[in-house]
Amino acid sequence: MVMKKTCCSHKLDLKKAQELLSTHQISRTKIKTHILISLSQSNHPLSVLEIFESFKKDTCDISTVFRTITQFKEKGLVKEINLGESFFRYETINHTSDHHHHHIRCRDCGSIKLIEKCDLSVLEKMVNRLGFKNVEHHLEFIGQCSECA
Amino acid sequence: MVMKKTCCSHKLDLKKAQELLSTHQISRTKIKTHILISLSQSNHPLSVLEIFESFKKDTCDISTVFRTITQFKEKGLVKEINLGESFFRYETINHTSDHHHHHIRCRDCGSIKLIEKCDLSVLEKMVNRLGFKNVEHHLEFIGQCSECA
DNA sequence: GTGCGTGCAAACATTTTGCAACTTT
DNA sequence: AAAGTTGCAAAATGTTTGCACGCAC
Repeated sequence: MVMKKTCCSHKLDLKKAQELLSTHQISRTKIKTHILISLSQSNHPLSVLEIFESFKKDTCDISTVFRTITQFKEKGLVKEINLGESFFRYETINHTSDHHHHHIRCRDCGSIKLIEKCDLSVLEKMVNRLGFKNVEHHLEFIGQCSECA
Repeated sequence: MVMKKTCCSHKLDLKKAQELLSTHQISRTKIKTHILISLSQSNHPLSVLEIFESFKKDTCDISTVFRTITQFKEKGLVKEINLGESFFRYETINHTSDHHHHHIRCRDCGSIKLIEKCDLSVLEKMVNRLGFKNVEHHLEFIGQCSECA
């Protein structure tokens, strides 16, 4: 059987998650490890509330999730994603093998899919002409998936 | 002197704003007219708070601004814009002369500029292949403007 | 042991809702 | 007169902060 490599298959186990925390100079606590593993194992970006709910018998305050996500963002471990909701979502960044991608979210059921290629050369030239530097683009699609349409 | 036509030059006066409300079956109150004119005259999408603050001596409750914006959205008068902030922004849609465009916001000073062209044919093909229908894309850039860089 | 991490409670920011009074049609 | 609009107060939702205690290094 051939494993099809998908965009979000950089799933971390306990050991790899702890290594990743160390290389980013983040302390290897139970909670931080759990959050990092959850994010890496999800096939769509998670909201803070979804991360919070992934703690079952182990408890964790939601303010701790916010603080951890803020730290992960600052250290470059996660990327903040906006899909036109009233909150942000987060996904892990794997610097060795991730490639730039986008998402598409169904406006009816909320399911999220990945879009793995991006040709924005024309737009990027225009952005440069405006004098902007260090530009990131956030391109998100919203529509109706095959089940909902 | 030659007037340069810009993307957001569909500025409404009192009479045109009231006509637009009527054609969208929205009652022509002082507040709704004021909000529509403010949005149309701004050269960047406005937040609810910014709209609220545009009422000077005339008072208006912020909940009324939220309700009005919701109605304008439902009736297709305004478009909701997300620029990676903790709230949405809104801009008027002029069905006769507006064209599709994007925005770029400076991550340092918050200034917003328009990007008027968009070639996303490649991405749109991919979206179709995923089985999505009625797809909109929201493409926003974030970077540092010439003053801040 | 020191400094960072965490839970709890409170505060803050943004948005929504119920209701009574008022305005538009 | 009927239907929709508004202000006010309260609540809901999402996020941040201060502080005291606890854990990682």
